[in-house]
Amino acid sequence: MATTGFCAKDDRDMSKPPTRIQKKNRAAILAAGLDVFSQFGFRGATLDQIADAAGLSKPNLLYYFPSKEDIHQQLLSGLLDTWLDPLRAMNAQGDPITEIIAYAQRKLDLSRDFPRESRIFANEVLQGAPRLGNEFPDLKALVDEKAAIIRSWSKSGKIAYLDPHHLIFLIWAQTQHYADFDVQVRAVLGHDDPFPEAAAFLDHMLRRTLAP
Amino acid sequence: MATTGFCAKDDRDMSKPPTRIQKKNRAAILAAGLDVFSQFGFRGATLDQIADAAGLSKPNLLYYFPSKEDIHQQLLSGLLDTWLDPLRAMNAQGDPITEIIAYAQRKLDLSRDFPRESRIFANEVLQGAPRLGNEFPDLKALVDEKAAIIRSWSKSGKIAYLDPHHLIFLIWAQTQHYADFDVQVRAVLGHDDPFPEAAAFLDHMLRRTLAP
DNA sequence: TCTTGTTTTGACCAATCGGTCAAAGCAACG
DNA sequence: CGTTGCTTTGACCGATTGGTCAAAACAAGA
Repeated sequence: MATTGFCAKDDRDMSKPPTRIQKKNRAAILAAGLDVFSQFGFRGATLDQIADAAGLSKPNLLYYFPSKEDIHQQLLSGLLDTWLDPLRAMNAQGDPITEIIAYAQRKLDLSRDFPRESRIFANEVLQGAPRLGNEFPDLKALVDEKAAIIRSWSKSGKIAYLDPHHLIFLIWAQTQHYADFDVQVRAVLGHDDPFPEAAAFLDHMLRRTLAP
Repeated sequence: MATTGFCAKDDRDMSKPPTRIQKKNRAAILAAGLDVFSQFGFRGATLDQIADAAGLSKPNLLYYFPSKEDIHQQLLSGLLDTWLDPLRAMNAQGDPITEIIAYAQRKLDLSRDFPRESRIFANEVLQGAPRLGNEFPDLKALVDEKAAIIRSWSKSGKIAYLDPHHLIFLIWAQTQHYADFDVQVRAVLGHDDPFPEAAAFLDHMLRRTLAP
C-alpha cells in the first residue's frame, strides 16, 4: 500500500516535507477551523462552514485532514501549550508579587490577542472536556508545582497567606472572562476596548490581595 | 380554527389552566432540556436526546413545545432573572463591604446549586448571545445602576477606589468559573467539592481588594 | 512532448437532523 | 355505555450532516 508521499491519515511526520501549497492550505484550514469552532463549538460547527471559510471545497478539505475531529484535535493540542506558557514562565527566584502580577498580565494579553483560541478552549471545558480530559494530569502537575512555589512565598511572608490553587483559578477566571464573555462585557461597558481598564483593575486587585 | 384548549403554539397563557399531566410533562421537558443544552449547547443538542431524557417520544415532545428553539428560549428567559437577582438585592443603604461580599457569596451559591443553568448561559454568551442579545440593554441598565452605587461608596471613602464595572466582572468571572469550568477545577484540585474553599478565598480576596 | 505524482472536484452515500401528520390510545364525564 | 377532547405515537419528509470515490485538472521534471 504505497501511500501517496503526502498522507494526511497516519504518517504525518515522515515521508516528504510538505510542499508550499500543502503548508498554505493546511494553515488556511486551521485558521478557518479556529473561526468556526470558536463560534459554534465542535458539534455546532460544520465541515461546509469550515471549507467555505478556508476557500476550499469540502472534499478538498478532507484531503488535507482525515476528519472534522482531527482538525479540532489539532487546534486543541497546539492550544493548551500556548495557554500554559505564561504560567510556566512564573519564576520561583523572582519577586513574588511581580511574578504573579506579570503572569496575570501575560494571561490577559492572551485573552486580548487570541480570543478565539480562548473560546475554543472554553467551549471544550464547558462540555466536560471530552477531547481534552487526558491532558488534565499534565495540567494538574504544572499547577501543583506552581502552587507549591506560591505557598512557599506565603510561608516566607512575602505575600499574604491564601490558597494558591484558588489564586490561580482567580487569574484564569478573570482574564479569560474578557475573551469568553466578550459580547457581554462590551454590551455592559458600552464601549469597545475593555483591556486597558481590565489590566489596571487586575493589577490593583492582585496587589491588594497579595500584600502580606 | 378552534384551538384544542391547550395550545403550545401561540396562546400560552389564556384558554384553560394546564392540567396535571401537562404541568408534569412540560417540567420534565424543561428539565431534560436543561441537562442536554447545558452539556452540548444549542446546536449540539438534539430533540431526540431531549425527548429521551424526558422519557417522551419526539412527536410528543413537539406536542408540548412548538420547536427546539422554543424550549431553549423558555429556559434562557427564566434564567437571566434568577441570575441577576443577587445583584438586584444589593442594597445601597447597607454596609458597602458586607453588601458586595454578600452579593458575591450569593452568586457563588448559584454556581454551586445551579451549574447547568450557568453553563447554558455561558454557552450562549460564548457564541455571541444570538438568542439573548436583546436582553443586554436591561442588563446594562441594572449593572450601571449598581455600578453607580459602588462608585458612590468609593467616593465617600467606604471602600477603595476602583472601577465598579470591572469589580462586577470580577465577581461574575470568579463565581461562574466554578460552575462553567467545573471539570477543570476538580481535575486540578484532585478532590470533589471546591466550594467551601472557594467561598473563603472569595471573601478574603474581596475584603482586601475593597478595603479603603 | 510525455509521464508521474499532487491537487481538486462533482456526484454520491448512509445517517441524522428538526419537524409534520393522520390515526390510534386514553381519561373523564354524561 | 358512548362521546368528547386531551395525549401519544409510528411512519414519514425534506434538508443537512460527516465522509467517500473515481475521475478530472494541474504542476513539474525528463
